[in-house]
Amino acid sequence: MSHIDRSLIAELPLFADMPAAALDDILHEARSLRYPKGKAVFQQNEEAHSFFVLLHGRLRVTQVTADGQQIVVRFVGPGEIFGVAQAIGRKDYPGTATAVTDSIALAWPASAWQPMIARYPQLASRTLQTVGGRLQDAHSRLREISTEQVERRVARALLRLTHQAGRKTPEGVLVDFPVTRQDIAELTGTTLYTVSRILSAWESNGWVEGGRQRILVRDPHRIFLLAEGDGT
Amino acid sequence: MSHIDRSLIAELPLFADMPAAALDDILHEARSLRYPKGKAVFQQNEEAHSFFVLLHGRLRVTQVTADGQQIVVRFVGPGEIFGVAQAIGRKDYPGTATAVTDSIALAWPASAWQPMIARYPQLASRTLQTVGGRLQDAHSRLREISTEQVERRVARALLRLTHQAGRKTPEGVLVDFPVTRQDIAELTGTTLYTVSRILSAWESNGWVEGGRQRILVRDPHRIFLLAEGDGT
DNA sequence: CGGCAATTTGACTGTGGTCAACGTGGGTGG
DNA sequence: CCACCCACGTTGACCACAGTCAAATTGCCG
Repeated sequence: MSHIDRSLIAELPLFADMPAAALDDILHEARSLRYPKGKAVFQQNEEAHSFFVLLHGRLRVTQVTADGQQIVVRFVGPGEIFGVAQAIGRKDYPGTATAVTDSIALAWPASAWQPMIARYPQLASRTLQTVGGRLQDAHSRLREISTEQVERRVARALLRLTHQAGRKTPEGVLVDFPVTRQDIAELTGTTLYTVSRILSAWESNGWVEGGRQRILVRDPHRIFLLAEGDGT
Repeated sequence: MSHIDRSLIAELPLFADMPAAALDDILHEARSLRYPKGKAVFQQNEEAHSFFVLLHGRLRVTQVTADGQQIVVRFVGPGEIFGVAQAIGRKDYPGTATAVTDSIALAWPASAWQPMIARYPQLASRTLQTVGGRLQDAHSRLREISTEQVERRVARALLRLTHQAGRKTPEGVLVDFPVTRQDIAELTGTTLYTVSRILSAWESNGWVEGGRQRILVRDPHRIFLLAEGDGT
C-alpha cells in the first residue's frame, strides 16, 4: 500500500544509489504531509515522534530561551532531512520548525529510525555527514559572531541565504522566500533595528534593494567584499 | 600483533557491549601516541590522515580566522572520540587540537573508518549521537552568545568546565587542567580583559579564587545563579 | 479599505572592547 | 639552587559600536 512514488526521493543525496526495492521499503512507513505557510511542523520540547525529509517549500528552525529570546538555527530547503532528534539520541525536539512558505514533507515515525539504519547502514553514514556539515556551519557562525562586527555578519548571512535560495532576476539575486529583518537579526545575533539600518545604508549605495519580507541583492560582489574583504 | 590491550577501550561508551574479538579487531589498526603538553595532535587545514580516541589527558580544539582571531571550539577529555573529519565527509581538519596536559591518544588511519563502520554499524550510530550532541552544544553556545550578556556567558562556561573536569577540594571545585583567561574569552566570545575583570569581581565576593592558569569555584551555587537566575 | 505586521529613523545610552601600563609567579637554564 | 624572564594576569582611562526605546510610515492581506 505504498502510495508515495519512489521518484520523489530517488534523486536525493540521502537515498542516492539505493535500489528501487529499498526505496519502496523505506517509503512504506512514510506519510506525506502538507504544512501551510505559518504552521509548525514540530515544536521545541515536544516529544520527537517523527523525523522528516522536506519535499517542497521552506522551513525556519528556531530555538527560544527561557526568557523568550529567539534565534534562527537554520532554514531548511527541499531535499533536506530534518527533525532527526532521535537519531542523535534525544527524546524531544531541540527547536521549532515552522513553514515559511507552503511546504510538503515526508514523515517517518521515530521508531522507524533504528530498523531503517540497521537495514540500510549507509543512511546512518550519510546522516552523520549531514549532521557533521551542520556542526561545521554552527562552528563557523560561532567564530563569526565571536570575532566579527555586525555589518560583516549580516553580509555573510545574506550571502548564505542567496546560496541556499537565490533566484536570479534581471536586477540581481532575490532571496526567494519571505525573510524579515528580524530573521536576519536572529541569524546574526543582533537586533532588527541594526539590520534595518545596515540594509538601508546598502540600499542607498545601490547594492541591495529591500522590501517587505524581501531582499534583492543587486551587487553580490560588493556584499562578498563586505563579508570577506579586508576593509580596503 | 595487536600490542594494545582491549581493556583500555572496553569501558568507553563508544565501544560498549562489543565482543572482545571485535575490540581486538578494531585495535589491530590503532597506534597509541603520546603528546606532551603544548604539542599539536593535528593542525587546522592539514589533511585528515587519522581519527582518534583520547585515552588520557586533555586537548583544546581551536579554529582561527583568516585575520588571526581564534576561538576555542571545545576541550576534549579522556574517552572522547575526536578528529572525525573524514567521518563527516571532510578531507582536512577544520580545527587544531593541542594537548593542554600530557596526553595519550589512540589513532586510526582515516582509511580504516569506512571498513570499520561497515563491520560494526553501531559505531556509525554512536558517532552520530556524539556529533549530534556537539551540534546541540554549538547551538546552545550560539543562543547564549546571541542573547546573553558577557557575565552570564562566563558563568556558564565556568560551570561547563567544572562539569567536564572539576575536581572537588575542601575549598571548592577546581578546574583540573590549565585554563587561561584568554581560553575563557575564546569560549565565550569576549576579551581576556573582560574575563579578568569579571573573575576579579567574583573573587572579591569570595565566589571563586583565581590564579595563574587556575580557577577554583568556591561557591558553585552563586555561579549557577549568575548563569541561570533571573537577576533577582 | 481597515488594521496589523514589518520597516524605518532618530535620539540616547551602556556594555564591553581597546590600548597602555604595570604586577606576578613559575619554569628553565646557567 | 637561584635568578631571570616571559607568559599570564590585573587595572585604569577612554570611547565606539550597537542596543534600547519611541514614534512615525509603509504596504499587504483579508
